[in-house]
Order: sequence, then C-alpha cells, then structure tokens
Amino acid sequence: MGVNMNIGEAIMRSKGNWPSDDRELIINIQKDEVDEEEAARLKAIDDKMAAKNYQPTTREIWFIGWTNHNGTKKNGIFQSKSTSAPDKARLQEVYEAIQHGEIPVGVDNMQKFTKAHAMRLYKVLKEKRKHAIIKNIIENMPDNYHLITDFKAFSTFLGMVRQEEEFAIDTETTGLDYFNDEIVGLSFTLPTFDYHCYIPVRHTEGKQLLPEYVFSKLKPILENPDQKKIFFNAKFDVHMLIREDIWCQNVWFDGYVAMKLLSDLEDSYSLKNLATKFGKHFGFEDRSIPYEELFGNGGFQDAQFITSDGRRGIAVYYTCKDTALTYAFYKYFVMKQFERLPKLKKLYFDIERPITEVSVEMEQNGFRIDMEFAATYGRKLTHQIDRLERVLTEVFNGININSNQQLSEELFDRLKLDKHFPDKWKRSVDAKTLKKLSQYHRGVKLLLKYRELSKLYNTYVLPMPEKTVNGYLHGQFLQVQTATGRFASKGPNLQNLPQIARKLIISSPGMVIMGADYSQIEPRVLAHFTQDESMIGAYVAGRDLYIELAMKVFNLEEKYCLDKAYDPTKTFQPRKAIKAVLLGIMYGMGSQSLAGNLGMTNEEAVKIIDDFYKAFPKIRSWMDERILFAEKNEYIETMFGRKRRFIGFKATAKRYHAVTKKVMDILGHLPDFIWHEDYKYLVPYDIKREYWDMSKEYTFTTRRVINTIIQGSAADIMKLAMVETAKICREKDYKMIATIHDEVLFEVPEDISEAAVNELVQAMLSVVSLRTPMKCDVAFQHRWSEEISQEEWFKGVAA
DNA sequence: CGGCTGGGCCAC
DNA sequence: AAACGTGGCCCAGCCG
Repeated sequence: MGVNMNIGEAIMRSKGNWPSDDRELIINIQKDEVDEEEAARLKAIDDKMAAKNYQPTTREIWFIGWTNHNGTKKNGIFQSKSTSAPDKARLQEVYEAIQHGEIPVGVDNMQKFTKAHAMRLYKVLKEKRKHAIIKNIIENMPDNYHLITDFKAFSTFLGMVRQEEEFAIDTETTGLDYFNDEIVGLSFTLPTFDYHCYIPVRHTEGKQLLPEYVFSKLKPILENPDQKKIFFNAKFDVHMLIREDIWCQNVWFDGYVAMKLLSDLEDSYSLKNLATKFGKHFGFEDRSIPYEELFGNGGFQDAQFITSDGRRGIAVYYTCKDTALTYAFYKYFVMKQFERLPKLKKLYFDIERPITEVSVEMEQNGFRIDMEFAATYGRKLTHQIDRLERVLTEVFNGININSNQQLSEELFDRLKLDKHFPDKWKRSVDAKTLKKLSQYHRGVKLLLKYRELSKLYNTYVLPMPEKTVNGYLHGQFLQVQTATGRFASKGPNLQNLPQIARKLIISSPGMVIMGADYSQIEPRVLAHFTQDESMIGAYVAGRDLYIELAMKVFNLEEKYCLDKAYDPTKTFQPRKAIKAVLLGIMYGMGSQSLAGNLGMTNEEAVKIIDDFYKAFPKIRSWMDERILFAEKNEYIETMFGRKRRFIGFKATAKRYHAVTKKVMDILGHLPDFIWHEDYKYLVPYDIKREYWDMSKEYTFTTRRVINTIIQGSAADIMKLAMVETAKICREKDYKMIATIHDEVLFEVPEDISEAAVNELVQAMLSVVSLRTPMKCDVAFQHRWSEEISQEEWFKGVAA
C-alpha cells in the first residue's frame, strides 16, 4: 500500500494536480505497471554495478541520484534536504556555470562529484569571476585615475592640489581603531583638474614613497585653513591623520553627516549604497561598484596597487573611485539638495559641520582613569561578587543566576513566589518585581545585590581601564546617531556612566574637571514654544518653576508648594507632583504611569494632568497644533530646522480619527481601556480591535512628535554651545571632554579665574535668545561626581 | 563562531 | 490585550 501510494503521489505531482481522495491513487495506478517500472530500474542498477568505473550523468549527479558498484545509493545534489537556502542558490550557480562551460567539473572521475565538491567549486567560481571583474576594471580604468609612487608624480600632484579651493580626500588603513591602526594610503580628487590619485605608503608589496616624506608634504596642505576638505565620514580620516601629526583644518563637508540631515530614514548610509540609490542624480549611473568583496578579509595594505605587468592595480581604481564619488556626492547631490532646503543647509553649516571637529577633539582628549583606584575597586567587587555567586547558586539550586529565563522558572514555577501577587501573570524578574518579592525569599535580596555589583563590575569597572590608551579612556561621540539630534556615545558610552563609576575618572595633572549644565533646558524650551505667560513669567522672575506651577495648578499658597512640603491634607507633595507631571508631559506620560510614580490613584493623576492643562491651556493648544502639522506633513522640525520624518502618520491619523469617531458615536466618550468589561457587548470586536491598534500607533507617534521638538531643540542649543565653547577651548588650551545631553564637561587649569569660567558660561547662554532666560550651573571636580560648586571652588581658591 | 534579539539597566 | 521620550552595553539564547 505504502509503495503504491508513494509512486502514485510522485506521478500525480509530476502531472501538476493532486487528487482529493486517496482512493483515486489506488484506482489510477495499476499494480503491474508499477512492477514493470521497478523491474526496469533494478535492472539498470545491476548494469551500472557491473561497471566499477561507471560515470554518473549530470542528471543523476544533480537531480535524481545514482547507485555505485557497492550498491550504495547516492542522492542527487539538489535532492539533499539538509541544504540551506543560500547554499542551494550557490549550488545552482555552480550547476549553471558548468553547463555554460564557465568552469570545468574539476574531477577526473564523475563519481567524485559530490555536494562538498560542488561547494568547493563555488569558491573557484567566485574567484574566477573576481579575477574577471578585476581584469575588466584594470583594462578600462579611466585615464584620470593616477597612481603615485615616485617623486615626480607626487610633486606634480602637489603642484595641482595647492591650487585647489576644495578637494576630496580619503584614507585607507589597516583597520578601524584610530588609536592603534595606521594609514596605508591616501586618495584625492582634485575637481578643477579632473584628477584622481592614489598614494600608497604602507602597502606590504610594491615600490612606494616613504610615509614620513608623503605626510610631511601633505601636512601644510591639510592644515591650510583656506582649502576646503571634502570627506565621507570625516571623523575617521581626521583621527587617522592625527596619528601622522596632521591636524586637518577646514573640514568643510562630510557626506555621511549631511545625508543624515537630508534624509533620516535611509536603510543604509554607506557611500556605496547611497551611490547605488542616488547615483543617477550626480552622474554615477550604470556603474557597478564592486568594492570590498574584491579585497576579501585581508587588510587594505595587501591590496594590489600595481600589477605584475606594471599597470595600475585594483587598489587605484577602488580608492580613486571613492574620492571621485565623495566629491560628486557633495557637489552635485547634497549641495543641490541644500539649495532646495535652505534650513537644512544652515543647520549643517552652522551646527553639524563645526561640531564634527569638536567631536574629534573630545574623542582625542578622553577621560583620565585612576588605574590604581580601578584595580583596587575591581578586586573588592570581584571578591563580593564571587561570594554572592556561590551563595546564590546554592540557594537557587544551581541555576545560572545570570539567566532571566532560568531565574523566572526558579522563582515562579518551583518556588511559586508569584502566589504573593494578585496579578499572577507577571513573571518578570526586573528589579522592581524582585524588590517586592524579596520579603518572601532570602535569596532575592542577595540576588539584587549581586545584580547591582555585577552590572557595575562587568559594564564599568572591568572594561574601563582595559580600554585606556596611555591612561586615557576614549569613547566615540556620534553626532547624527539619534532621532532627535542629541549626541550618542559608544565604545564605551560615556553618557550613561552611573555616579559610582564616575569615580574612576579623575582630572589630568594641573587641571580640574568643570561641568557646565543647562538648568531645566527642556521645560524652558517648552515654555518658549508654547509662549505660556505663566511659565515664562516664572523663569523671567528667576523663581522656582515647579513652585510656581504647583501654586497655580493646585491653587495653593506658596508654603505648601516648597520643596518637600505637603499639601494641607498631607496626602501629597505638590512640588514633587508637578515636576513629575511636567516631565511626564514632555515624554507623553499617561495617567497610570504618573499615578504609579507618585503613589496615588489613577483618578487623582487624571485630575492633576487635567488641572495642569487647564492652568496652562497654551501648552495643550501648542501640542495639538504640532501634532496636526505632523499628521499633515509627516515630519516635524526642531528650533533649528532639524527634521524627523514620520512616514505613514497621515494614514495612521486618518484611521485613528475615523475609529475614534465610531467609538464616540457608540459610547458618547472615549474609554481609557477599550477591553474593559463595561464595553464587552456595547462595542463590536472589530471596532475595539481597530481602536486599540490605532490608539497605540497614533499615541506612540504623537509622543515622539512632541518629544522630538523639545528634546531636539535642546540638543540644537547644546550643539551650538559646544561649537562656541570649543572656540574658547582652542584659544586657551582648555579641553572639552564630553557632552551629556544638557551638560558639557571641560578640563580647565586649576588656577582658572572666575572671569574665565564666566566667559564659558556666557558663551553657552548667548547662543540662542529664547522667550525664557537660560540658566547654566557650573561645578568643579578632581574626581568626577565629587562636585564642588562654583561658589565653593572660588572661595577655596581665594583662601 | 558571529550576528541577532529580548530582557534588564545605566544615563539625561 | 497597555501604560514615558532618546540612547548603549551586558548577558543568555537562538540561528545559520
């Protein structure tokens, strides 16, 4: 039966239809037909077995399989079920290449043609094609792509580059670590001469000019402030040049940064991909750019710049193409877009262009690490962590306490600690939940301690000293990484060090760390945008904003609204509550979260938010207006014209408003929670579902719209402040070492005068003129986080 | 083994 | 059946 069925299936499949009833199969296939077919097959096998040197056919090898003289059945290569999808595609390529005669079969005996052999052939094929591409490129290389390996060619190049007002430059290196890797060559594009060149200096093979010589000649050109340098991802090249003691001046343009401003939602910002997508707009159409796959995994120092017969090698093509592209992208694409979008042009040239150089300076400066202290602290931590780990492994039956999955199973399945919760579905093992659970199990409190210490050690105390270069920790500052325009930091992130880890950072000899932070910059920006007189009034009078807001919202006397004071009924702290409300409004917080934060009921939180908007109606109307703008235009912009797009928001809003109207028509109001029992039979499921989904999507976007304007405008102001204070730093040999969103950290001489401090502060305060005054607080510290106020500092200095 | 994801957690 | 915006790093676990 089984045999008949299988053959029947095979036949029906090959006919392209499929019987609905199994009986059809049995009826359609006659038993003797099957036997005949099977007998023929067996005879064929016998014949093949007779010949040990039987050569399986292409069809047998790839598609249907064959049997060798031992009787072992070999599957066709395409029959193997274990082949992954990408491997299948590779095998297909190999099959076709052999059919077309592109590559030979590569075996003298076809019995040896296995799947493994086919996969080896794939590599052969790739290599062959690569060589074909390279050969083609070398034969067709443009005449204006030049290779410079001798004095004469180099001096010709120098003569020309000195005449250029602007030129594109790119460096090739041994790697991406700009404190340890090295430049192996440089490429230039000189637009007026229509000249592109590559200068190898540290390639492993081939005659080259000495790096010291090349860099000594390039130094005055790259440091000449009158010549504009055009880059793609400038920060990297500028760092690499600093390794050669070249401090690039007039970093005029960075295609990567500019593109981020022009379009914030691209899938890729690599030059290659941007050229593929937009190349037709600046004369790079129909040119395939094979790029890095040509060079494999080896460093660029191994790439061939001259062929065995003396021609320009593939490295020349690759590098010259890169700067040619960099220049064309700048001149014929981005600058054209900037003419169309003058606000973005201004944002680029006023803020983002100069801030690139500031980022390089911060990254070069770095944080000085107290290595001794870090080592001692690390030993202390490992000791405690080891001890806790031993106890916890014992208490929790040998599970891996770092695994939340295992921990969750231990706490909730075996120890059944969730019985203490009314809401049993919550199986989270986050700190908030564990804190609540700690009273029911002695291990949980220890676990929290273990988490705290291991986080501190593994994320900060252990890696920070390891990442130092000559005692300094250099993170990266990314100027266009965030959706709002804030800086991001990585490798390590210097913007999220906990207070305790900040103690590892100390000032350089003779210097002191000076932090300057904008006081309440986001609420001030909000007051500015909304033009709400009450908010502005509080700032103008220099009063405590939160006291003012609390008095107004709760209609209370000042004494109830002071810091830590309670309202007359002694149920809550008005100042604290209003601070949470204000921050919450900027983040789009809902009443439930606010209630949770303030330890009050949802109803009370709803009332506070309601009262807040009633007291400051301009805030609500401004928010509504901005959201409407975003719905209509699908983008929003910050104070300095930085755009964030919300593609699809128009459609989302339309659907949201439509379903909202339906729900309103049914209920006469909008529910907080559509799945509540009360609406079970009143609202049809489809409408509930739509309302639920659309609310989530719509409110999520509205929160981002509002927050982007406020956070992004504060970020614009901060970046401008950094540009201005960096100028002072360069003049006076101060160092800027970091920005932490609303704060800048400097290293200044210990004997800095109060007037000099005020000059920095003044620079920060005067970059923008808002309807609200700005405020900037200063603190000094020899060990970061151990703050001395400006007043105390100068009292100490005077004494 | 490297890349990716999700949970958790640090900062503003 | 959810709830607060912007980030990056560590760990476990999964996938190819």
